[in-house]
Amino acid sequence: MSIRVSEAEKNVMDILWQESPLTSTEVVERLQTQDWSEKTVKTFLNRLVKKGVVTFQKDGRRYLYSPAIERDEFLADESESFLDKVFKGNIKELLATFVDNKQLSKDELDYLKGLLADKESKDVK
Amino acid sequence: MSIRVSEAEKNVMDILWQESPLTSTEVVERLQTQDWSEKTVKTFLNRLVKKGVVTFQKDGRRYLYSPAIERDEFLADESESFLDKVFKGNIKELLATFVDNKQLSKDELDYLKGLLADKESKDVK
DNA sequence: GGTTATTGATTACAGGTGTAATCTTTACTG
DNA sequence: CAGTAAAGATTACACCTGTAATCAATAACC
Repeated sequence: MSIRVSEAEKNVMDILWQESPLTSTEVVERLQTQDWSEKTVKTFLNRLVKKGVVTFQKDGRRYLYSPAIERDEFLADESESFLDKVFKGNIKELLATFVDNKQLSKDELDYLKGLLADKESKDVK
Repeated sequence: MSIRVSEAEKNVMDILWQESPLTSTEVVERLQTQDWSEKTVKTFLNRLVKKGVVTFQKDGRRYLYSPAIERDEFLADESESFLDKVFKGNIKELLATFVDNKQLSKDELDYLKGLLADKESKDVK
């Protein structure tokens, strides 16, 4: 039962993961790039609260919003579900698609090799 | 402008990518696992045709359906858009999530290392 | 050739999403 | 203290999606 956060709502989550708590006005400010009306952003905050993935504390007449779920956990969830839905769980194919299709820079390649080396030294299995 | 295929519709595409052309009845048969009514599957075929990702030739009163897009192209598209939407384009973070979070088997690890080695020998850049 | 069974087309309908506008409450301002 | 402005709550509305049922056309059977 993966967490249900829509595309547009994800942008709001990203803001809150960067910094929190924030008032709705502050969230709106940090979302200038998307050109959403302030009303739209407020709708998203509302929906996110209802979905239980954002919380708030009252501060007078306004709310201070914070994420109620961990970014890492969320990414892991989304990744898992993407793998299942698009690649039917075939992680080799997924990795091949990303490694082949994206022009990986030398930096990124090295990083990935680092990940693997790391993994190998830890997993004795 | 990524290709717009919904979750449920993807299952139909997968069938057609495995084998085509197929009649609607054959598609329904191959989707036993999902327990969808035959009507539902037909709706999906219809929508996919309207979306331009499936085509058909008439064969008497019935249609023979085939995919109108390549699976590889589709996967690349979906992957790109997943990377952007969920990881905001940060491929290192994406790879780290998959490599860390999934228990990669020795086989899968080796495969990935192979991919990288391959990549390295080709990309002289 | 008329009836039937099947296939595709059209219609249905609730819940989610993008995108707001309007309503209501309440903290501040004069 | 009355009025206003700002914040959150409620309502709106069209399009997409999941999930079918019904309608219409036509190939096949008797």
